[in-house]
Amino acid sequence: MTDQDLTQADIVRLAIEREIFGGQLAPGDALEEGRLASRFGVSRTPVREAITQLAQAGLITKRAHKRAVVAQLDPGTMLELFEALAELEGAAVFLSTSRLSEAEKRALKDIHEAAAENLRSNGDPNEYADLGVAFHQRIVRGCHNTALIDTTEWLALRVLPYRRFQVVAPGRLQRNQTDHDAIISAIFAGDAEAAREEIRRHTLEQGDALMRFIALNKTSHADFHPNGLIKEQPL
Amino acid sequence: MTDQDLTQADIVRLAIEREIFGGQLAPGDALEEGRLASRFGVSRTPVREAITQLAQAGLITKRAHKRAVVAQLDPGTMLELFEALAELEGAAVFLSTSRLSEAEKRALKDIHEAAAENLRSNGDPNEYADLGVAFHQRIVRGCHNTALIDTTEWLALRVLPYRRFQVVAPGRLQRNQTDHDAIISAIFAGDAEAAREEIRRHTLEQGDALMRFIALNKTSHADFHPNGLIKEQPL
DNA sequence: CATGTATTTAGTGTATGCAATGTATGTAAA
DNA sequence: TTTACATACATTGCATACACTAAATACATG
Repeated sequence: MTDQDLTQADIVRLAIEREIFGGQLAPGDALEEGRLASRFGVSRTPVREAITQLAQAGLITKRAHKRAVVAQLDPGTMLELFEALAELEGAAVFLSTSRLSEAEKRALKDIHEAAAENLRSNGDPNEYADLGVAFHQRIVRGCHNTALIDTTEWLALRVLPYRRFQVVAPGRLQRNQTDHDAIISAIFAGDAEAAREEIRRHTLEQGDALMRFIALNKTSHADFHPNGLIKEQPL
Repeated sequence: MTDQDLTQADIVRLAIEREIFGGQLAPGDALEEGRLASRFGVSRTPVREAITQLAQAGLITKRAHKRAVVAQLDPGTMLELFEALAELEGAAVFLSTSRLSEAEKRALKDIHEAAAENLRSNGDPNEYADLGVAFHQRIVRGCHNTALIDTTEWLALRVLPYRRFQVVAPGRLQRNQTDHDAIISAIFAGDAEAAREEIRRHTLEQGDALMRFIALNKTSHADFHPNGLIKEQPL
Protein backbone atom coordinates (compact mmCIF):
# COMPACT_ATOMS: atom_id res chain seq x y z
CA MET A 1 0.00 0.00 0.00
CA THR A 2 2.96 2.30 0.39
CA ASP A 3 2.94 2.87 -3.35
CA GLN A 4 -0.71 3.41 -4.17
CA ASP A 5 -0.59 1.44 -7.40
CA LEU A 6 1.92 3.76 -8.93
CA THR A 7 3.24 2.21 -12.06
CA GLN A 8 6.79 2.75 -13.21
CA ALA A 9 5.47 4.99 -15.97
CA ASP A 10 3.71 7.11 -13.35
CA ILE A 11 6.87 7.44 -11.31
CA VAL A 12 8.88 8.53 -14.30
CA ARG A 13 6.17 10.96 -15.38
CA LEU A 14 6.01 12.54 -11.93
CA ALA A 15 9.79 12.81 -11.83
CA ILE A 16 9.94 14.55 -15.19
CA GLU A 17 7.12 16.85 -14.14
CA ARG A 18 9.04 17.82 -11.04
CA GLU A 19 12.14 18.53 -13.07
CA ILE A 20 10.21 20.70 -15.48
CA PHE A 21 8.56 22.70 -12.73
CA GLY A 22 11.75 22.73 -10.73
CA GLY A 23 13.73 24.11 -13.63
CA GLN A 24 16.23 21.30 -14.05
CA LEU A 25 14.51 20.75 -17.39
CA ALA A 26 14.08 24.03 -19.21
CA PRO A 27 11.71 24.64 -22.13
CA GLY A 28 13.41 23.53 -25.31
CA ASP A 29 15.44 20.80 -23.64
CA ALA A 30 15.31 17.48 -25.43
CA LEU A 31 14.09 14.37 -23.66
CA GLU A 32 15.80 11.27 -24.91
CA GLU A 33 14.12 8.02 -24.05
CA GLY A 34 17.26 5.94 -23.73
CA ARG A 35 19.08 8.24 -21.34
CA LEU A 36 16.01 8.73 -19.16
CA ALA A 37 15.51 4.99 -19.05
CA SER A 38 18.98 4.30 -17.77
CA ARG A 39 18.82 7.28 -15.40
CA PHE A 40 15.68 5.94 -13.75
CA GLY A 41 16.83 2.35 -13.95
CA VAL A 42 13.90 1.18 -16.05
CA SER A 43 13.45 0.19 -19.66
CA ARG A 44 12.41 2.57 -22.40
CA THR A 45 8.82 1.36 -22.38
CA PRO A 46 7.56 3.12 -19.24
CA VAL A 47 9.61 6.17 -20.22
CA ARG A 48 7.79 6.25 -23.53
CA GLU A 49 4.45 6.06 -21.75
CA ALA A 50 5.41 8.88 -19.44
CA ILE A 51 6.45 11.03 -22.38
CA THR A 52 3.20 10.24 -24.20
CA GLN A 53 1.19 11.38 -21.21
CA LEU A 54 3.20 14.54 -20.74
CA ALA A 55 2.82 15.33 -24.42
CA GLN A 56 -0.94 14.90 -24.17
CA ALA A 57 -0.92 17.23 -21.18
CA GLY A 58 0.87 19.83 -23.29
CA LEU A 59 3.93 19.98 -21.12
CA ILE A 60 6.18 18.59 -23.83
CA THR A 61 5.90 18.47 -27.58
CA LYS A 62 6.52 15.40 -29.64
CA ARG A 63 6.54 14.52 -33.30
CA ALA A 64 7.02 11.15 -34.90
CA HIS A 65 10.62 9.98 -35.04
CA LYS A 66 11.89 13.17 -33.47
CA ARG A 67 13.03 13.66 -29.94
CA ALA A 68 10.51 15.00 -27.47
CA VAL A 69 11.28 18.46 -26.14
CA VAL A 70 9.99 20.40 -23.16
CA ALA A 71 7.24 22.66 -24.49
CA GLN A 72 8.42 26.11 -25.38
CA LEU A 73 5.94 28.95 -25.06
CA ASP A 74 6.46 31.71 -27.56
CA PRO A 75 5.17 35.10 -26.39
CA GLY A 76 2.03 34.94 -28.51
CA THR A 77 0.97 31.56 -27.23
CA MET A 78 1.73 32.56 -23.68
CA LEU A 79 -0.40 35.67 -23.98
CA GLU A 80 -3.23 33.56 -25.32
CA LEU A 81 -2.85 31.12 -22.47
CA PHE A 82 -3.02 33.87 -19.89
CA GLU A 83 -6.06 35.37 -21.57
CA ALA A 84 -7.84 32.01 -21.67
CA LEU A 85 -6.80 31.32 -18.10
CA ALA A 86 -8.14 34.70 -17.01
CA GLU A 87 -11.51 33.83 -18.51
CA LEU A 88 -11.60 30.38 -16.96
CA GLU A 89 -10.60 31.61 -13.54
CA GLY A 90 -13.22 34.30 -13.94
CA ALA A 91 -15.84 31.69 -14.71
CA ALA A 92 -14.73 29.59 -11.76
CA VAL A 93 -14.79 32.42 -9.23
CA PHE A 94 -18.18 33.46 -10.57
CA LEU A 95 -19.49 30.10 -9.44
CA SER A 96 -17.30 29.86 -6.36
CA THR A 97 -18.66 33.05 -4.89
CA SER A 98 -21.98 31.40 -4.16
CA ARG A 99 -20.61 27.92 -3.56
CA LEU A 100 -17.68 28.25 -1.18
CA SER A 101 -18.39 26.68 2.18
CA GLU A 102 -17.55 28.56 5.34
CA ALA A 103 -14.55 26.29 5.87
CA GLU A 104 -13.32 26.95 2.36
CA LYS A 105 -13.72 30.67 2.81
CA ARG A 106 -11.73 30.51 6.01
CA ALA A 107 -8.97 28.49 4.34
CA LEU A 108 -8.84 31.01 1.53
CA LYS A 109 -8.56 33.89 3.98
CA ASP A 110 -5.85 32.06 5.89
CA ILE A 111 -3.77 31.71 2.76
CA HIS A 112 -4.31 35.34 1.90
CA GLU A 113 -3.24 36.49 5.34
CA ALA A 114 -0.22 34.23 5.37
CA ALA A 115 0.81 35.88 2.11
CA ALA A 116 0.30 39.32 3.63
CA GLU A 117 2.41 38.36 6.62
CA ASN A 118 5.09 37.07 4.26
CA LEU A 119 5.17 40.45 2.54
CA ARG A 120 5.26 42.45 5.78
CA SER A 121 8.15 40.44 7.11
CA ASN A 122 10.04 40.32 3.82
CA GLY A 123 9.80 36.54 3.75
CA ASP A 124 10.94 34.04 1.17
CA PRO A 125 9.58 35.11 -2.24
CA ASN A 126 9.36 31.50 -3.31
CA GLU A 127 7.04 30.83 -0.41
CA TYR A 128 5.00 33.83 -1.49
CA ALA A 129 4.78 32.42 -5.01
CA ASP A 130 3.56 29.11 -3.61
CA LEU A 131 0.91 30.90 -1.58
CA GLY A 132 -0.17 32.72 -4.70
CA VAL A 133 -0.61 29.47 -6.59
CA ALA A 134 -2.53 28.01 -3.66
CA PHE A 135 -4.76 31.08 -3.55
CA HIS A 136 -5.80 30.69 -7.16
CA GLN A 137 -6.18 26.96 -6.79
CA ARG A 138 -8.50 27.27 -3.80
CA ILE A 139 -10.73 29.70 -5.62
CA VAL A 140 -10.93 27.54 -8.70
CA ARG A 141 -11.65 24.38 -6.76
CA GLY A 142 -14.32 26.21 -4.84
CA CYS A 143 -16.61 26.11 -7.87
CA HIS A 144 -17.11 22.38 -7.20
CA ASN A 145 -17.35 21.59 -10.89
CA THR A 146 -14.80 18.92 -11.71
CA ALA A 147 -14.88 19.58 -15.44
CA LEU A 148 -14.24 23.28 -14.98
CA ILE A 149 -11.59 22.68 -12.33
CA ASP A 150 -9.70 20.18 -14.45
CA THR A 151 -9.86 22.40 -17.50
CA THR A 152 -8.65 25.44 -15.63
CA GLU A 153 -5.85 23.61 -13.87
CA TRP A 154 -4.76 22.11 -17.16
CA LEU A 155 -4.21 25.58 -18.55
CA ALA A 156 -2.67 26.82 -15.32
CA LEU A 157 -0.19 23.96 -15.43
CA ARG A 158 1.20 25.14 -18.74
CA VAL A 159 1.97 28.64 -17.53
CA LEU A 160 2.87 27.69 -13.98
CA PRO A 161 6.64 27.87 -14.42
CA TYR A 162 6.36 31.27 -16.04
CA ARG A 163 3.75 32.57 -13.64
CA ARG A 164 6.16 32.47 -10.74
CA PHE A 165 8.23 34.98 -12.61
CA GLN A 166 6.30 37.88 -11.29
CA VAL A 167 8.22 37.70 -8.05
CA VAL A 168 11.23 39.16 -9.80
CA ALA A 169 9.43 42.27 -11.01
CA PRO A 170 9.74 45.14 -8.56
CA GLY A 171 6.46 46.21 -7.05
CA ARG A 172 4.61 43.22 -8.48
CA LEU A 173 4.24 41.50 -5.15
CA GLN A 174 2.50 44.44 -3.52
CA ARG A 175 0.27 44.88 -6.53
CA ASN A 176 -0.48 41.19 -6.51
CA GLN A 177 -1.52 41.34 -2.88
CA THR A 178 -3.81 44.32 -3.53
CA ASP A 179 -5.48 42.43 -6.36
CA HIS A 180 -6.05 39.46 -4.10
CA ASP A 181 -7.54 41.82 -1.55
CA ALA A 182 -10.09 43.00 -4.06
CA ILE A 183 -10.92 39.46 -5.12
CA ILE A 184 -11.46 38.32 -1.56
CA SER A 185 -13.61 41.32 -0.80
CA ALA A 186 -15.86 40.64 -3.78
CA ILE A 187 -16.20 36.99 -2.82
CA PHE A 188 -17.08 37.77 0.78
CA ALA A 189 -19.51 40.42 -0.38
CA GLY A 190 -21.16 37.79 -2.54
CA ASP A 191 -20.69 39.88 -5.67
CA ALA A 192 -19.95 37.23 -8.28
CA GLU A 193 -19.72 39.64 -11.19
CA ALA A 194 -17.22 41.85 -9.38
CA ALA A 195 -15.17 38.82 -8.36
CA ARG A 196 -15.06 37.68 -11.97
CA GLU A 197 -13.93 41.07 -13.16
CA GLU A 198 -11.25 41.35 -10.49
CA ILE A 199 -9.67 37.99 -11.14
CA ARG A 200 -9.89 38.47 -14.90
CA ARG A 201 -8.00 41.73 -14.72
CA HIS A 202 -5.58 40.27 -12.19
CA THR A 203 -4.60 37.24 -14.25
CA LEU A 204 -4.43 39.26 -17.45
CA GLU A 205 -2.15 41.70 -15.67
CA GLN A 206 0.08 38.85 -14.55
CA GLY A 207 0.46 37.82 -18.16
CA ASP A 208 1.16 41.36 -19.30
CA ALA A 209 3.74 41.87 -16.57
CA LEU A 210 5.48 38.69 -17.58
CA MET A 211 5.49 39.75 -21.22
CA ARG A 212 6.95 43.13 -20.34
CA PHE A 213 9.61 41.45 -18.29
CA ILE A 214 10.57 39.17 -21.15
CA ALA A 215 10.57 42.06 -23.60
CA LEU A 216 12.84 44.10 -21.38
CA ASN A 217 15.25 41.29 -20.61
CA LYS A 218 15.68 39.90 -24.06
CA THR A 219 18.05 37.11 -23.19
CA SER A 220 18.57 33.53 -24.14
CA HIS A 221 15.85 31.23 -23.11
CA ALA A 222 17.76 29.48 -20.38
CA ASP A 223 18.58 32.76 -18.72
CA PHE A 224 15.01 33.61 -18.04
CA HIS A 225 13.96 30.33 -16.68
CA PRO A 226 12.05 31.16 -13.51
CA ASN A 227 13.84 29.23 -10.85
CA GLY A 228 17.23 30.06 -12.14
CA LEU A 229 16.30 33.69 -12.09
CA ILE A 230 14.85 33.57 -8.66
CA LYS A 231 18.08 32.14 -7.42
CA GLU A 232 20.14 34.78 -9.15
CA GLN A 233 17.96 37.69 -8.15
CA PRO A 234 16.65 37.05 -4.68
CA LEU A 235 14.54 39.93 -3.43
CA MET B 1 3.49 12.29 -47.92
CA THR B 2 0.13 10.65 -48.25
CA ASP B 3 0.22 9.70 -44.60
CA GLN B 4 1.36 12.82 -42.84
CA ASP B 5 3.60 11.00 -40.40
CA LEU B 6 0.75 9.26 -38.70
CA THR B 7 2.14 6.66 -36.39
CA GLN B 8 0.34 3.39 -35.75
CA ALA B 9 -0.62 4.63 -32.31
CA ASP B 10 -2.21 7.70 -33.89
CA ILE B 11 -4.19 5.59 -36.33
CA VAL B 12 -5.49 3.37 -33.56
CA ARG B 13 -6.30 6.37 -31.38
CA LEU B 14 -8.25 8.07 -34.16
CA ALA B 15 -10.12 4.86 -34.92
CA ILE B 16 -11.14 4.41 -31.29
CA GLU B 17 -12.18 8.03 -31.12
CA ARG B 18 -14.40 7.61 -34.14
CA GLU B 19 -15.99 4.52 -32.67
CA ILE B 20 -16.71 6.31 -29.43
CA PHE B 21 -18.27 9.32 -31.11
CA GLY B 22 -20.02 7.11 -33.61
CA GLY B 23 -21.58 4.97 -30.93
CA GLN B 24 -20.01 1.63 -31.83
CA LEU B 25 -18.21 1.92 -28.50
CA ALA B 26 -20.69 2.87 -25.81
CA PRO B 27 -19.73 4.37 -22.45
CA GLY B 28 -18.84 1.59 -20.06
CA ASP B 29 -17.51 -0.73 -22.74
CA ALA B 30 -14.18 -2.29 -21.88
CA LEU B 31 -11.19 -1.84 -24.13
CA GLU B 32 -8.91 -4.83 -24.09
CA GLU B 33 -5.47 -4.23 -25.48
CA GLY B 34 -5.02 -7.66 -26.96
CA ARG B 35 -8.26 -7.75 -28.93
CA LEU B 36 -7.79 -4.23 -30.25
CA ALA B 37 -4.25 -5.13 -31.29
CA SER B 38 -5.35 -8.09 -33.36
CA ARG B 39 -8.35 -6.19 -34.73
CA PHE B 40 -6.12 -3.43 -36.05
CA GLY B 41 -3.36 -5.80 -37.06
CA VAL B 42 -0.73 -4.23 -34.82
CA SER B 43 0.96 -5.21 -31.61
CA ARG B 44 -0.20 -4.20 -28.16
CA THR B 45 2.42 -1.47 -27.88
CA PRO B 46 0.81 1.14 -30.14
CA VAL B 47 -2.60 0.20 -28.76
CA ARG B 48 -1.34 0.92 -25.28
CA GLU B 49 -0.07 4.30 -26.41
CA ALA B 50 -3.39 5.14 -27.98
CA ILE B 51 -5.22 4.15 -24.81
CA THR B 52 -2.85 6.19 -22.69
CA GLN B 53 -3.52 9.26 -24.79
CA LEU B 54 -7.27 8.79 -24.76
CA ALA B 55 -7.20 8.29 -21.01
CA GLN B 56 -5.21 11.49 -20.56
CA ALA B 57 -7.80 13.24 -22.70
CA GLY B 58 -10.59 11.95 -20.48
CA LEU B 59 -12.40 9.95 -23.11
CA ILE B 60 -11.65 6.69 -21.38
CA THR B 61 -10.79 5.84 -17.80
CA LYS B 62 -7.95 3.61 -16.79
CA ARG B 63 -6.59 2.23 -13.54
CA ALA B 64 -3.47 0.19 -13.01
CA HIS B 65 -3.87 -3.50 -13.83
CA LYS B 66 -7.49 -3.03 -14.81
CA ARG B 67 -9.02 -2.83 -18.21
CA ALA B 68 -9.62 0.57 -19.71
CA VAL B 69 -13.27 1.47 -20.19
CA VAL B 70 -14.99 4.12 -22.26
CA ALA B 71 -15.74 7.00 -19.93
CA GLN B 72 -19.21 6.92 -18.47
CA LEU B 73 -21.14 10.11 -18.45
CA ASP B 74 -23.38 9.77 -15.46
CA PRO B 75 -26.02 12.49 -15.14
CA GLY B 76 -23.98 14.39 -12.57
CA THR B 77 -20.88 14.50 -14.72
CA MET B 78 -22.89 15.48 -17.74
CA LEU B 79 -24.51 18.33 -15.86
CA GLU B 80 -21.06 19.49 -14.79
CA LEU B 81 -19.85 19.33 -18.35
CA PHE B 82 -22.74 21.44 -19.58
CA GLU B 83 -22.19 23.93 -16.80
CA ALA B 84 -18.48 24.20 -17.58
CA LEU B 85 -19.24 24.43 -21.27
CA ALA B 86 -21.73 27.20 -20.60
CA GLU B 87 -19.05 29.17 -18.80
CA LEU B 88 -16.45 28.58 -21.51
CA GLU B 89 -18.81 29.52 -24.31
CA GLY B 90 -19.75 32.55 -22.27
CA ALA B 91 -16.11 33.54 -21.98
CA ALA B 92 -15.57 32.98 -25.68
CA VAL B 93 -18.56 35.03 -26.80
CA PHE B 94 -17.54 37.75 -24.41
CA LEU B 95 -14.33 38.08 -26.40
CA SER B 96 -15.90 37.35 -29.76
CA THR B 97 -18.34 40.23 -29.49
CA SER B 98 -15.55 42.71 -29.99
CA ARG B 99 -13.38 40.55 -32.21
CA LEU B 100 -15.63 39.09 -34.89
CA SER B 101 -14.79 40.43 -38.32
CA GLU B 102 -17.56 41.63 -40.59
CA ALA B 103 -17.18 38.47 -42.67
CA GLU B 104 -17.45 36.29 -39.57
CA LYS B 105 -20.55 38.16 -38.44
CA ARG B 106 -22.12 37.65 -41.83
CA ALA B 107 -21.31 33.94 -41.79
CA LEU B 108 -22.83 33.65 -38.33
CA LYS B 109 -25.99 35.39 -39.45
CA ASP B 110 -26.20 33.17 -42.52
CA ILE B 111 -26.10 30.06 -40.37
CA HIS B 112 -28.70 31.48 -38.05
CA GLU B 113 -31.04 32.33 -40.91
CA ALA B 114 -30.55 28.97 -42.56
CA ALA B 115 -31.65 27.42 -39.26
CA ALA B 116 -34.69 29.69 -39.15
CA GLU B 117 -35.60 28.69 -42.68
CA ASN B 118 -35.20 25.05 -41.72
CA LEU B 119 -37.68 25.53 -38.89
CA ARG B 120 -40.20 27.42 -41.01
CA SER B 121 -40.21 24.74 -43.67
CA ASN B 122 -40.19 21.83 -41.21
CA GLY B 123 -36.85 20.65 -42.58
CA ASP B 124 -34.63 17.78 -41.52
CA PRO B 125 -34.05 18.03 -37.73
CA ASN B 126 -30.62 16.47 -38.11
CA GLU B 127 -29.68 19.30 -40.43
CA TYR B 128 -30.99 21.72 -37.85
CA ALA B 129 -28.83 20.05 -35.22
CA ASP B 130 -25.80 20.44 -37.47
CA LEU B 131 -26.56 24.12 -37.95
CA GLY B 132 -26.83 24.49 -34.19
CA VAL B 133 -23.40 22.96 -33.69
CA ALA B 134 -21.98 25.19 -36.41
CA PHE B 135 -23.56 28.24 -34.78
CA HIS B 136 -21.84 27.59 -31.47
CA GLN B 137 -18.59 26.70 -33.17
CA ARG B 138 -18.50 29.93 -35.15
CA ILE B 139 -19.05 32.00 -32.05
CA VAL B 140 -16.36 30.20 -30.11
CA ARG B 141 -13.82 30.44 -32.89
CA GLY B 142 -14.57 34.11 -33.23
CA CYS B 143 -12.67 34.82 -30.03
CA HIS B 144 -9.44 34.16 -31.94
CA ASN B 145 -7.75 32.65 -28.92
CA THR B 146 -6.45 29.22 -29.82
CA ALA B 147 -6.09 28.08 -26.24
CA LEU B 148 -9.66 29.03 -25.37
CA ILE B 149 -11.04 27.61 -28.62
CA ASP B 150 -9.28 24.28 -28.17
CA THR B 151 -10.36 24.01 -24.56
CA THR B 152 -13.98 24.83 -25.33
CA GLU B 153 -14.20 22.53 -28.31
CA TRP B 154 -12.71 19.74 -26.30
CA LEU B 155 -15.50 20.00 -23.76
CA ALA B 156 -18.06 20.42 -26.51
CA LEU B 157 -16.83 17.24 -28.13
CA ARG B 158 -17.54 15.25 -25.02
CA VAL B 159 -21.18 16.31 -24.87
CA LEU B 160 -21.69 16.60 -28.60
CA PRO B 161 -23.52 13.29 -29.03
CA TYR B 162 -25.82 14.11 -26.17
CA ARG B 163 -26.33 17.69 -27.20
CA ARG B 164 -28.07 16.68 -30.40
CA PHE B 165 -30.70 15.08 -28.23
CA GLN B 166 -32.65 18.24 -27.92
CA VAL B 167 -34.13 17.65 -31.34
CA VAL B 168 -36.34 14.98 -29.84
CA ALA B 169 -37.83 17.24 -27.18
CA PRO B 170 -41.01 18.93 -28.33
CA GLY B 171 -40.80 22.70 -28.43
CA ARG B 172 -37.03 22.69 -27.88
CA LEU B 173 -36.22 23.69 -31.42
CA GLN B 174 -38.30 26.85 -31.34
CA ARG B 175 -36.90 27.76 -27.94
CA ASN B 176 -33.40 27.09 -29.22
CA GLN B 177 -33.95 29.42 -32.13
CA THR B 178 -35.26 32.17 -29.86
CA ASP B 179 -32.17 31.83 -27.68
CA HIS B 180 -29.93 32.13 -30.71
CA ASP B 181 -31.84 35.23 -31.72
CA ALA B 182 -31.04 36.84 -28.40
CA ILE B 183 -27.37 35.87 -28.64
CA ILE B 184 -27.02 37.30 -32.13
CA SER B 185 -28.75 40.49 -31.11
CA ALA B 186 -26.38 40.99 -28.19
CA ILE B 187 -23.35 40.35 -30.38
CA PHE B 188 -24.47 42.77 -33.08
CA ALA B 189 -25.31 45.34 -30.42
CA GLY B 190 -21.76 44.95 -29.15
CA ASP B 191 -22.98 44.11 -25.65
CA ALA B 192 -20.44 41.51 -24.55
CA GLU B 193 -21.90 41.06 -21.08
CA ALA B 194 -25.38 40.44 -22.43
CA ALA B 195 -24.04 38.00 -25.01
CA ARG B 196 -22.25 36.11 -22.26
CA GLU B 197 -25.40 35.90 -20.16
CA GLU B 198 -27.53 34.77 -23.06
CA ILE B 199 -25.26 31.96 -24.17
CA ARG B 200 -24.65 30.85 -20.59
CA ARG B 201 -28.35 30.50 -19.94
CA HIS B 202 -28.86 28.90 -23.32
CA THR B 203 -26.26 26.17 -22.90
CA LEU B 204 -27.28 25.52 -19.30
CA GLU B 205 -30.86 25.15 -20.47
CA GLN B 206 -29.73 22.64 -23.10
CA GLY B 207 -28.15 20.57 -20.36
CA ASP B 208 -31.23 20.80 -18.17
CA ALA B 209 -33.52 19.82 -21.01
CA LEU B 210 -31.34 16.83 -21.72
CA MET B 211 -31.38 15.80 -18.08
CA ARG B 212 -35.16 16.06 -17.95
CA PHE B 213 -35.40 13.96 -21.04
CA ILE B 214 -33.19 11.27 -19.56
CA ALA B 215 -35.09 11.34 -16.28
CA LEU B 216 -38.40 10.88 -18.08
CA ASN B 217 -37.16 8.10 -20.35
CA LYS B 218 -35.30 6.04 -17.80
CA THR B 219 -33.94 3.32 -20.03
CA SER B 220 -30.83 1.25 -20.28
CA HIS B 221 -27.75 3.08 -21.28
CA ALA B 222 -27.52 1.67 -24.78
CA ASP B 223 -31.08 2.73 -25.49
CA PHE B 224 -30.39 6.35 -25.01
CA HIS B 225 -27.32 6.55 -27.08
CA PRO B 226 -27.92 9.60 -29.25
CA ASN B 227 -27.41 8.24 -32.71
CA GLY B 228 -29.57 5.26 -32.08
CA LEU B 229 -32.33 7.37 -30.63
CA ILE B 230 -32.39 9.88 -33.40
CA LYS B 231 -32.75 7.07 -35.86
CA GLU B 232 -35.52 5.41 -33.88
CA GLN B 233 -37.49 8.56 -33.18
CA PRO B 234 -37.31 10.76 -36.25
CA LEU B 235 -39.46 13.84 -35.90
C1' DC C 1 -23.94 -24.65 3.89
C1' DA C 2 -20.97 -21.04 4.61
C1' DT C 3 -16.37 -19.55 4.51
C1' DG C 4 -11.75 -19.16 3.91
C1' DT C 5 -7.85 -20.66 1.07
C1' DA C 6 -5.16 -22.64 -3.14
C1' DT C 7 -5.11 -22.54 -7.96
C1' DT C 8 -6.09 -21.15 -12.32
C1' DT C 9 -6.64 -17.61 -15.72
C1' DA C 10 -7.38 -13.36 -18.10
C1' DG C 11 -5.11 -9.13 -18.72
C1' DT C 12 -1.94 -5.56 -17.77
C1' DG C 13 3.11 -3.82 -16.93
C1' DT C 14 7.85 -4.09 -18.42
C1' DA C 15 12.10 -5.57 -20.88
C1' DT C 16 14.48 -6.36 -25.04
C1' DG C 17 15.45 -6.78 -29.99
C1' DC C 18 14.94 -5.22 -34.57
C1' DA C 19 13.38 -2.29 -38.28
C1' DA C 20 12.35 2.42 -39.83
C1' DT C 21 13.45 7.02 -39.59
C1' DG C 22 16.04 11.09 -38.61
C1' DT C 23 20.67 13.35 -37.99
C1' DA C 24 25.40 14.12 -38.47
C1' DT C 25 29.78 13.38 -40.82
C1' DG C 26 32.67 12.98 -44.55
C1' DT C 27 33.69 13.21 -49.54
C1' DA C 28 33.48 14.80 -54.25
C1' DA C 29 32.08 18.15 -57.60
C1' DA C 30 31.12 23.05 -58.81
C1' DT D 1 34.82 27.42 -49.92
C1' DT D 2 30.41 25.81 -50.67
C1' DT D 3 26.96 22.54 -51.96
C1' DA D 4 25.17 18.03 -53.13
C1' DC D 5 25.16 13.58 -52.03
C1' DA D 6 26.33 9.25 -49.81
C1' DT D 7 27.31 6.84 -45.79
C1' DA D 8 27.46 5.91 -40.81
C1' DC D 9 25.42 6.73 -36.47
C1' DA D 10 21.77 7.86 -33.14
C1' DT D 11 17.10 7.51 -31.77
C1' DT D 12 12.48 6.43 -32.22
C1' DG D 13 8.43 3.02 -33.50
C1' DC D 14 6.84 -1.45 -33.13
C1' DA D 15 6.75 -6.53 -32.15
C1' DT D 16 7.55 -10.21 -29.15
C1' DA D 17 8.42 -12.41 -24.77
C1' DC D 18 8.06 -12.54 -20.04
C1' DA D 19 6.64 -10.99 -15.23
C1' DC D 20 3.35 -9.46 -12.31
C1' DT D 21 -1.44 -8.42 -10.59
C1' DA D 22 -6.00 -9.23 -9.64
C1' DA D 23 -10.07 -11.55 -10.09
C1' DA D 24 -12.60 -15.87 -10.68
C1' DT D 25 -12.94 -20.73 -9.81
C1' DA D 26 -12.20 -24.96 -7.41
C1' DC D 27 -11.39 -26.97 -3.29
C1' DA D 28 -10.99 -27.95 1.54
C1' DT D 29 -12.65 -27.27 6.16
C1' DG D 30 -15.40 -25.67 10.07
